[in-house]
Amino acid sequence: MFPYPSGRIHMGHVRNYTMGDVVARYKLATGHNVLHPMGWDAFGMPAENAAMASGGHPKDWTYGNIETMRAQMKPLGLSIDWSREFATCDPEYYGQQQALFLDFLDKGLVYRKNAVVNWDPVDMTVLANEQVEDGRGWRSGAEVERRELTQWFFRISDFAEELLDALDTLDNWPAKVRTMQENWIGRSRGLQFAFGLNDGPEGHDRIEVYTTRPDTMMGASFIGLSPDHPLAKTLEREREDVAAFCAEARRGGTTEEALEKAEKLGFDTGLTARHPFDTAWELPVYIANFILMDYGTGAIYGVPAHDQRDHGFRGEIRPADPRHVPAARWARAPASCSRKRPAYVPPKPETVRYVRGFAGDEAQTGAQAIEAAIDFCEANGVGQGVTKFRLRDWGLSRQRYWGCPIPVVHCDTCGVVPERQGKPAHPPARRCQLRRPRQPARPAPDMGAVRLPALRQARPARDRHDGHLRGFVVVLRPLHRAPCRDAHGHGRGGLLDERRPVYRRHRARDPAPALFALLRPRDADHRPPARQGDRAVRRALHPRHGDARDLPDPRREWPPGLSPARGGERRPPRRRHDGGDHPLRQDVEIQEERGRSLDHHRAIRRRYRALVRPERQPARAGRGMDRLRRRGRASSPRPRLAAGLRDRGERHRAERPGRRGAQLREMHKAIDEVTKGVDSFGFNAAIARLYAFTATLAKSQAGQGAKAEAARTLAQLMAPMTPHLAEDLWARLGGEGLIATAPWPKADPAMLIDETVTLPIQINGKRRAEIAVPRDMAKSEVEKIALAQDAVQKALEGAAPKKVIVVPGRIVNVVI
RNA sequence: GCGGGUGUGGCGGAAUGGUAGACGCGAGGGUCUCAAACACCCUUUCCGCAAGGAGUGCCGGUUCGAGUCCGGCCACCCGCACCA
Repeated sequence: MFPYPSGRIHMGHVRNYTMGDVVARYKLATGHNVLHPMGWDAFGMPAENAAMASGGHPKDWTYGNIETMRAQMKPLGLSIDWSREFATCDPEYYGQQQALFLDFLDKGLVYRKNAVVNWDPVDMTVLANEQVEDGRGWRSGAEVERRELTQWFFRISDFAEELLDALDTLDNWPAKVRTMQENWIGRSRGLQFAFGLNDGPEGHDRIEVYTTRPDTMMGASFIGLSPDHPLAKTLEREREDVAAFCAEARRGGTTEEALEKAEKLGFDTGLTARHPFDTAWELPVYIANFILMDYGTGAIYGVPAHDQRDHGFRGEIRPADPRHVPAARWARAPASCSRKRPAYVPPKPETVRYVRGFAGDEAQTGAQAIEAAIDFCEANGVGQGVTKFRLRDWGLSRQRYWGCPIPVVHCDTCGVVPERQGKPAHPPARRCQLRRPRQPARPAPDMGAVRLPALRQARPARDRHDGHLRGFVVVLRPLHRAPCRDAHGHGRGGLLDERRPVYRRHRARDPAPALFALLRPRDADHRPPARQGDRAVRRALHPRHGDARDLPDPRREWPPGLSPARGGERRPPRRRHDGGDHPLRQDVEIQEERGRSLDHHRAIRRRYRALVRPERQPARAGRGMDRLRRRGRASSPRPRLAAGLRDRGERHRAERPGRRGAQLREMHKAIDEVTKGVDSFGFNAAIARLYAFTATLAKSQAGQGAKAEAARTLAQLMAPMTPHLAEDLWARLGGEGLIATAPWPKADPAMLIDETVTLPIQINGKRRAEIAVPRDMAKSEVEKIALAQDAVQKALEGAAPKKVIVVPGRIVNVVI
């Protein structure tokens, strides 16, 4: 997910892009084709607001921020292919977004309709439901009004089922996101049927209702209508008392607090409805303020015996039939109707037994009972089982200036005409002065190449796309230059807007199997595209974005505390400028660092922190540079390694084969474990293993040959996580080219096995001793040695153990 | 109310059913120094001088063995919500 160019990089960005970079670098090293793109989610209201405040153009603010943020990101050494960088407000980019829109329009996937929308009177725009919090606009905080406007919609609800089912295949998505999407899509299974209406106004002889609990149908005691229900509206026109009530009911605040406190208001219309299973059974028809037109049919039947809300509304009404279960006991609804409030559920084998005998004839409960009820009703010609979704079509139109224009023209004679052309449709004016939202002083956008019989009657659409549509193009756009049919990619980003993936899944059908990975593009023949040129790779991969030729001398370029020079040569002590022979105080030295390379220093530190303690806020301020410097040093395995490589004369000593073997085994274990760590996104564990490897290397008694090999391996293992340090180390060790392009080391399975193993000895499951034995020693031998241990003998007190479990290579447990 | 997630030292966090607390941070002690800084070494779950004992939110179960699996609770966080 691309960042919004707010103007500054924060730790969340660092974390996100660092982790992605580790994966990108690792995948490259393991021979994958990696496309690591970067873009900016650049349309949006902050730019517009800034432009209004300053009198400038939103574009200037946006591109200025991008500039700043890019400069802040570059020191992090992300292996991003910056040559593909873009911003969503680039005409080149949103032109493609518009092309997509027109494709969707062609296929009938977007359409226009009148709709009641949430209108933010301050920002003067329509808001999606999820952009309204507590009845107020999420940005302006102004109370949202309801207005009826003609809007563009995305036909997403047609795909609800598919989107929901596909969730099951997204094993690598966080459970949290999956359940959020599940709730958002909101599938429910129920029965839709009608009550006959007695003496209704013309055109109204029945009331359609939808229920997820058809098994409670015989508990119905009233019918309720939304104030926006067609019948209610008809009555409203005809009767003053109804009109007064509906006005009252609609007025109820939309804030959460208001909803909570709002009384359940009902108005008895005096009309009656006939129960489908007994036409003599009449139910009163109410209009009530708690019934939503948006869901189901806008009409319900109330069952006080089984539904808390209905009970609260008309609790005094007794079930219409004395044989109905009394409302004495509430329990959890069966799993199948998980979204329902508690309703009466019979204890185990007992079932709701209603007069007509269709529900719970036998011991059916939960979903079974509901399906049985649906079957019964269908068989008797009462309604039909339907599956409904909460997911609504998604309103796309936004009344903004700084957004992607909807690429159509409104013409008085031809109606809505798509602008199909090679270039972006009516881009936002280059020069404009925003005084109010959506009111540029010079709105007249270029009409482009639209050919209409009467061009003068035509007006370009003024609506802009909602931002969510941008995210979709984000998936496809970076692949543009390497056309692909099968992008196997993964997004990473915050979960703040967990619904974005729903929309993205909808539009791309197959987005991202895991919410954190790589793009693996293929061309039309499903072959990987040609690799990026070496130079481009190098440019992208070198942490300082230089060509390898330009590699500066690390000794001069690196902060003193991190300079690999410390490994081989001691830095001469610095002298005071005044010629005295005390070494400089540290803070003076730090001052010197600040000017030149602190950016890298800080970047290294931040990368590291993002991987090791991802949740933690940046180090608390207060102790200044001294602390940062200390940490910078402590945070890298390299200084310790350098110490270990110091020439202490070992190279002149005959190498001892045993030590070499031990060193190599250690190395292969490190390869194995770091690989596993990176593979499973366990970056902190991988780094932990690197520390351990570094420590053993520093202490190693092996000869220079084995140590040098281990050091090169170390550099490679470090490279995805700490590329700055790794490249330096690599260069110091005489490695060829950039380590970033070197293949990932492979662990030799044979080297992972120790000849002797240390086995813990447990007594009754508690560790009491340990023994070192050859790895392949027979179980009986191991048992003998284990029993001979002092601790075991002491615990046994001369008795024989009840049982001895020997797990070869793992553990011995003595049961007493 | 419904749904989901998470509970492990002072902190971030490790542990295919097999030595709980890797690694890091912080803290304490030490070496070096006139003194600092840097660096290095040691200690750091709790109780205990020690031997030893207890310990992964709580209660129970399965197992030779449970942080891990099962059942029941509790707490916190997140999301949804007059959704019929």
